[in-house]
Amino acid sequence: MQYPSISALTSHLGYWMRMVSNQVSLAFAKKLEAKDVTVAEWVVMRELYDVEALAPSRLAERMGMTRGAISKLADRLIVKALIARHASPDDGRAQTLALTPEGRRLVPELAALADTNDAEYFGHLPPDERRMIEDTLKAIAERRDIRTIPVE
Amino acid sequence: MQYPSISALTSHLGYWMRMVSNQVSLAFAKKLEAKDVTVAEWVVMRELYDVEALAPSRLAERMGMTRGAISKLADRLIVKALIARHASPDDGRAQTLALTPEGRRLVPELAALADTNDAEYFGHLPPDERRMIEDTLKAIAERRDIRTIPVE
DNA sequence: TCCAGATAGTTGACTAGGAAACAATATTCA
DNA sequence: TGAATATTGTTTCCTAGTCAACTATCTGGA
Repeated sequence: MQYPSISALTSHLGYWMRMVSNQVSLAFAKKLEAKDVTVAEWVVMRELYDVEALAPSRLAERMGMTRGAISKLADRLIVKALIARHASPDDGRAQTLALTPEGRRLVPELAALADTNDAEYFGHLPPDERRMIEDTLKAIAERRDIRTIPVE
Repeated sequence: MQYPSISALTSHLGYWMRMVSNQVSLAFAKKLEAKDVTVAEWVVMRELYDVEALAPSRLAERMGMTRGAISKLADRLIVKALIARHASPDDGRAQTLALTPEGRRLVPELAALADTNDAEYFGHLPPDERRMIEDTLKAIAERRDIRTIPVE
């Protein structure tokens, strides 16, 4: 052979995982688009749904994004009136983000889209197969100490 | 409960897959960075390695990117002298992209990084478990007619 | 007490992509 | 043959991130 023989892209498990994962994300993004929400915006809203209020810097940590990105992301959600910024009473530097009533009303609708999307790609898997894959993925996340909510 | 109860982000298989897949990609991107190459650039180079020459529009199809994106991506690779553009002899509109000798020399090095990266995340899996997951992912790709090489 | 450093959030410059308009060339078919 | 249409690649404008510098505020120790 003229040139060194090297492994195919398709020989990596990461290739197939990325291929499927990208399409799952893309399909979800398209569903969210109908509600004029991006995936990153959805994650912020879903996080705020459980907690009443959260500091932007905490969101940045949880989502593995920079504080700068969260700052702009919050701006966009505020323009859409889905969240609100509040000054922290005890720390002049700090803020808190919270869903507006409108935003809170929207979250269950978006959650339904997430459920549908996941079912479209994985709903047909036999329960034990699905569980095995989920356990394996969780174990890898644990092993590599991955904690950030996947966004991009 | 005060607000409607909705599914957790973590209840979706897509969540765990994205979490792992993002980290695999990110870790690979960091390895490539040491060679001053991006993941998209790597995919282009790997595609060109097997074929001698390829039209940008074919690359765009295979990678699921726009022709505009490929045009800019090619510009960057040309500046780095890793690929070259050639006019098509039989069609005045068309071009062809090909690795330079320098680019071709680099590909096996990058392929080694890809192998290492995949092994870091998946190398510890028992062979049958790995095979089962790979088969499942391929089946989903088949089922949903996914054909584009994952890049972003 | 007060100042040096740490922390919270914002901003501006930059990057890589998409969408759509565009120019150049090819093709089709009346 | 020649005009309408299709195709190839480029370009412009836009978006959503990063990075790093910046402002404002807080805190801990001499």
